[in-house]
Amino acid sequence: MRNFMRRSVFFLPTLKENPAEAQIVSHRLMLRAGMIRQHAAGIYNWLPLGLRVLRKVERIVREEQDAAGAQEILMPTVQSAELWRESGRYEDYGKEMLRITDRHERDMLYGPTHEEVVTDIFRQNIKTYRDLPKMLYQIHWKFRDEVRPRFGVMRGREFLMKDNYSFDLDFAGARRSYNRMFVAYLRTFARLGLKAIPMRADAGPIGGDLSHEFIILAETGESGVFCHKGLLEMTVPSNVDYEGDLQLLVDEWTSLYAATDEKHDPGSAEVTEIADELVSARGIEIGHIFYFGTKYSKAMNAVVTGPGGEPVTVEMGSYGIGVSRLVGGIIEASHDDAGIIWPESVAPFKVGLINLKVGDATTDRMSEALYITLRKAGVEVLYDDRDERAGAKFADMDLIGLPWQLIVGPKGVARGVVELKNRATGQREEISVDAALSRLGA
RNA sequence: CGGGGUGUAGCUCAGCCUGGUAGAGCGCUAGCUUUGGGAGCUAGAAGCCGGAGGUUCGAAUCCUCUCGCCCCGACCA
Repeated sequence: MRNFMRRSVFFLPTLKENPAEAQIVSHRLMLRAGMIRQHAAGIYNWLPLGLRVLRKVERIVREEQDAAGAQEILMPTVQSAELWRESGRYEDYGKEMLRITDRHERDMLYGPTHEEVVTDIFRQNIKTYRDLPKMLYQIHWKFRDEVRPRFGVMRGREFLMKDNYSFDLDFAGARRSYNRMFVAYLRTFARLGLKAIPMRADAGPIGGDLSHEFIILAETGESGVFCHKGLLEMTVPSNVDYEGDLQLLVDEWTSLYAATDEKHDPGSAEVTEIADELVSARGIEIGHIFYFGTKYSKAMNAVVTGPGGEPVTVEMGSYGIGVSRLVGGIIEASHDDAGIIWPESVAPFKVGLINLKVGDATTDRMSEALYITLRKAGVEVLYDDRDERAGAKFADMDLIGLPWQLIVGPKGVARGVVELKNRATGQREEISVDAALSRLGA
C-alpha cells in the first residue's frame, strides 16, 4: 500500500507565521498550508497539496466542458508571431505579451491567449458547414506579463486557464454555443462550491449582449459589483439537456440586474427601481464568456462552404475560466481564522486522520487500522502519524482545511470511540469506529 | 508605467540614525521531561546583512548605481 498519504512522508511544508510577501488571505493561506511557493513575481511552484486541489478543479471544469459538447485539444504555449501578425494583434497586444526570439531570430511569443492558433487549426481542417458547430477547448498555462502581479495565484503572470472557442455558421448558432457555455459555467461553479453570478460585461466594439463575466463575491475582490439580491438565492439545475433550448434558463439568470462597477449606472431607472434589493459588494472574476463574431475568422480567413455552396465566414466566441485563480478564489470564499475550509468537491483529501498519541500501542493500532480501511475503501485520507503534540496537529489540520478530521486519542479508544470533526461547522462528535467509517463512506 | 516601501538564519523581525566585523523568537538537529489546541529545559547547526562600486584604518550601518520583492494607482482570466 502506498504510504505517501502519511503526514510523515507527504511533502507538506506548513508555516506557523504569515510570510511578509502575502497580503490577502488566500495567498497567505496557500503559502502557510504548503500549497504553493513563489518562484518569481506572479509565478508559482505548486506543491503536492496545492496541485491536488488544482487537479480537482481542473477535472470538474473538464467534465462540464465535455458534458456541454466541447472537445479537448492542447495547443502550444510558445507560438509563432506570424499568426498574430495576420490577426493584427502582434502590434496591438503591447507589453503584456512576452516576446521571445529563437536561435534563428524568428519572432515567437509565450501565448497569452489562443484565438489565433485555434482559428488556424479550424481553417486548416474544417471546410464545410456540415462540420459545424464545433467547440474546442484546452486547459493550459498562459503567460501575461502583467505590470503588477499580486494576490498570489489570483493575479499571477503565469496561470492555468480553460479556454474554449466556438465556431458556428451564423449568429443563431453562435448564440446557442454561447448559451451552452453560460449554463456549463453555472454548473461548473456550483460544483466547485461557489456562488457565481453572471454579470453583463463590456462587449467592446462588437456590441450586443453576448458577454458575461462570472463573479464570486468576496471582500477582497478586485472590482466593485452590484446585483439584485435575488441572484444570490438562485439555484442551478442539476440536469441539463445541452441539445435542448437553453435560452429560457439563460434568460432567467440574466433577467435580474447584475453589473460590475464599470458597467454599473447608479442613476439608471433600472437601478433606482430595485434600490431596496440592490446588493453592493466586491467580486472576483473567475470566468468570462464572449461572443466576438467574425473578428478573427475574417482576418484569418476561416471560411466554410455553406449549404448553398457559398463561402461563409464563421462566427466565433471564446470562453475562459481561470483555473489557477479559482483555487485562490475558493479560499477567499471559504476560510476562517484557523485556515482554509475546502468544499468537499475540491478538497485535497476528504479526511484528515489524527493519531493523537503516536507511540501508544492502542492508538497506533486503531489509527493504522482506520487509515488502511479508509484507503481500501477509496476514501482520500491524509494520516497525521507524526510524533507531534496534539495542538500542533489540530492547528495544522485546521489550516489545510480538509472537510473531516478523524481524531484518535487514547481516552476515546479505551471506550471504543473516535472523534469526528466537521471543519466547516466546527462540530465534533464522539462516535463508534464503525459509525465513523460509514459516515466517511468506508 | 507613475508614487511609496522593503531586502539581515528556513519563517517573522531587531541591529542601521550615532561605522568597530551579527542577534532574538519560531522552525531545524540531539538528549531528558512532557503529551486533547502550535510544550519546558539543556546542548547544537545554521547568515559573502540582495549585488556591484565608492568613502574609511575599519561598512549590515554612510554615499552611488543596480537587481529582487511588496503596497497604492492606471490595465487584466
